[in-house]
Amino acid sequence: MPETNPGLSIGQVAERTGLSVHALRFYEREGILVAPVRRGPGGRRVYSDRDVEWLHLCVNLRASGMPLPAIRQYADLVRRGAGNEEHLLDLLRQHRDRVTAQLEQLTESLGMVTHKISAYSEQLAEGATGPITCVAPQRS
Amino acid sequence: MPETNPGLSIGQVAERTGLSVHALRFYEREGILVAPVRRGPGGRRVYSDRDVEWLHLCVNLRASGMPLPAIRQYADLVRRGAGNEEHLLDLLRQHRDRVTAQLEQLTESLGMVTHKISAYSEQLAEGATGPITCVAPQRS
DNA sequence: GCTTGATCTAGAGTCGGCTCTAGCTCGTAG
DNA sequence: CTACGAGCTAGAGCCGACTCTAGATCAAGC
Repeated sequence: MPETNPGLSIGQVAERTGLSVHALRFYEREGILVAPVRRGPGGRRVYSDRDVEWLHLCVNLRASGMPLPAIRQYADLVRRGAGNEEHLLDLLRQHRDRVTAQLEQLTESLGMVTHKISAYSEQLAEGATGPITCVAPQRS
Repeated sequence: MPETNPGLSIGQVAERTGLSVHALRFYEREGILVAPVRRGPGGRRVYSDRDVEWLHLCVNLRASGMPLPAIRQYADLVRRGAGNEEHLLDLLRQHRDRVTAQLEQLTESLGMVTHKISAYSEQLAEGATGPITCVAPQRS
């Protein structure tokens, strides 16, 4: 059991999520959070574990290329509660498809780069008997 | 070599590479091209097959997340010709590693999204006997 | 001869996603 | 007491990568 937190400061959440404190405030302003963060004495933000979980999710979505407006949309749907499951699923499926496409694209690029690397290495190994040749090779 | 092109206009290259004509001019200004493009009558750009190949490569690199400055660096090295193979290889290897990391990250995200999708679907299928659960909901 | 459409240049504008600043309030340590 | 560090808000600034505008040129078609 990981300690049940009594609430984290913005700095602690920044550490834990890898977001900057600036980004955390920014996300909140942008409606990325499902609900505005609770405030402690002096108006300081106090993040719950759930907030932090949600932020982890956001970081994940961002890292896989979901734009902030889409995340906000997602958050909106969650905020509104039940009755939007279909819509939520749509969003997720769309994202999944985009991620899949990205994976394909990346895999292709990786193949190309790897190919280039081995071509260059070979060329270098055998004594570079000419100017750079294979600069812009095969197909798109 | 099949069809040796007599040179393509910027519009044709845009079509073929998926870049806009604006982006093509922008790339040239930015030193992304190995050499400035040849000009035809009236000062119009005339792209060779090599230019187009190179642009395809650039598109590929961009699509896999290489920033323009890095591509410029690459182009610089190619421009300078022989003697920079090691450096070129470094660049490529670095990029390969970043792409590999990206692939891992994306794969992880994909897993998460897929998981979420199936969780939601199930929940929906069995009649949604409660509010949205596995998300990261409301206030603390 | 005139219009249309593609091109040219230089430079301004846009957009996403933060990042930073200024000026303030706290709470604790020395 | 005061100095510090962490936090607060509103708003400005920045960076990357384009994208668009204005005003000009030119070839081809009506």
